[in-house]
Amino acid sequence: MTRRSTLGARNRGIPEATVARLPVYLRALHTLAERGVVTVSSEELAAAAGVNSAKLRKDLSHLGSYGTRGVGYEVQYLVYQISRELGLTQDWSVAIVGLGNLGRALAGYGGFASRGFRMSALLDADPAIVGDRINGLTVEHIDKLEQVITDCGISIAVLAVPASAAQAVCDRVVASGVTSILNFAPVVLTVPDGVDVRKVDLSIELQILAFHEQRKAGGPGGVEQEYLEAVDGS
Amino acid sequence: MTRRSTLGARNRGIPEATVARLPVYLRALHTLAERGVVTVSSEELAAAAGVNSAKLRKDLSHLGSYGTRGVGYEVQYLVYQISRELGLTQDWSVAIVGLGNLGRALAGYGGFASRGFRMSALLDADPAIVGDRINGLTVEHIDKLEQVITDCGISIAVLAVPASAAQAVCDRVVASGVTSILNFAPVVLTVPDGVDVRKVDLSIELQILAFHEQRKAGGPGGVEQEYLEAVDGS
DNA sequence: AAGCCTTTGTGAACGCACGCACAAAGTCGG
DNA sequence: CCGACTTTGTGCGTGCGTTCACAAAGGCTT
Repeated sequence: MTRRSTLGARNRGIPEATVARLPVYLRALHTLAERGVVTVSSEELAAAAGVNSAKLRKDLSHLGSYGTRGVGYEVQYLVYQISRELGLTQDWSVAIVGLGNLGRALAGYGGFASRGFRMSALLDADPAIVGDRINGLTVEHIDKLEQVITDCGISIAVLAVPASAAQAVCDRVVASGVTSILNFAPVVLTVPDGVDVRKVDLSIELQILAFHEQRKAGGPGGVEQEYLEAVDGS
Repeated sequence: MTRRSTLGARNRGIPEATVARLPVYLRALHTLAERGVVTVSSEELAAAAGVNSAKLRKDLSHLGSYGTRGVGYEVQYLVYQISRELGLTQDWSVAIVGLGNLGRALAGYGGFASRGFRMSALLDADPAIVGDRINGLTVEHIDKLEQVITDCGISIAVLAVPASAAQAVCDRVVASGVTSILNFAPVVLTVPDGVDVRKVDLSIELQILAFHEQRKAGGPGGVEQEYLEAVDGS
């Protein structure tokens, strides 16, 4: 049941690039707040967030007009406005599926709880892992996936399962009502319309670094002949 | 009449957006190769990688003209060309600094070794962790950072340390000769020109999902009054 | 050998995002 | 109360990235 809200004064069409930066601003603002800073200019906040100040102002202007000319932005107020826009003023129940090394790291990551994300369910298929207690939660068997997700009203799932199992698990969580997925498995997931998937691929990041690293060292090493050697040697 | 310029067939200015997708294509190609597929069309490969086929072709055209019209691309050959462009035909020594939950997960991640990345050094400041053996490597004390990085010829470092320590560790690895950094700490790192930093922030991804999730549910919950309640309650 | 069919590689149009630069708007000192 | 100063919010030009659509190019069949 998708209820379309009326087009109010606030522009609901926030650019994706802006959305991706709001969490960065939010973190910078929290750091400033801890230091007791009350107001901050776009210049200062932009420096703290590592972006251009004009970009910061334009990003914030998409949320509304929350600054004071000649002064800047009130830190606490801006924190609240960004949090609300991102949906962090409400609690989100999150399930983690797959509790290998990575899943455990995610389950114990403090950065989630402090931002309105509550780990509500941990699920795994391995009998050796089921029953473990991690961060005060017991790992359930994946057979209970549908039940747990429904009971806890979970709409966000984190997948830290092997690549071979990812699509199957994805299908199951979607069928259970999950509409947002954070995928750590190195596969392209197929999902129905209306379901969001974000992918984090650790090895891709390293490969991008390697590309630039190679450039600094003077471009791709050899030319054509290397390929023949490479396939020959196998 | 699009005669290639004197710059040679290969264009060295590959767009950043393309570079970011090459690893995705590479993974799809590996999957196809395992299945014994010999040639693949841009349409098929694009579907496997989850992108538009025109985009795929344009991306590949930046590397050179490696397809055959009417047939497609030879899988093995394309794997080699992309690997070479990304710099994966050589081995890269990588150091991981910080071996908490996340660092351990990264050290044990199989996706690295299979792509030319060799974990050469594990470093941590915690005496309780130093000396542990992870994946056949012993965790060294961070005091040896400079020595280890120099000796192993490490140019890529992965930072999985607490936010409070990140900048200091960053400065040290850079001073030791590292020119590429993969940062998992939730801070904006400052580095000299010529050093590349890529940031992976787990909580940011969840926040972006929350934003879209909230939209599906019907836009930001309340308006002005909520803020007053929120600050009042502190 | 010739024509048909498939698929690549790319010119061109479009849309988004970035950053400059400035007017509008508000503060603060006198 | 006024004028100078500071900082926001944004119009606009520019450049990058995406997508469409098609001519060129190669294989395959007859």
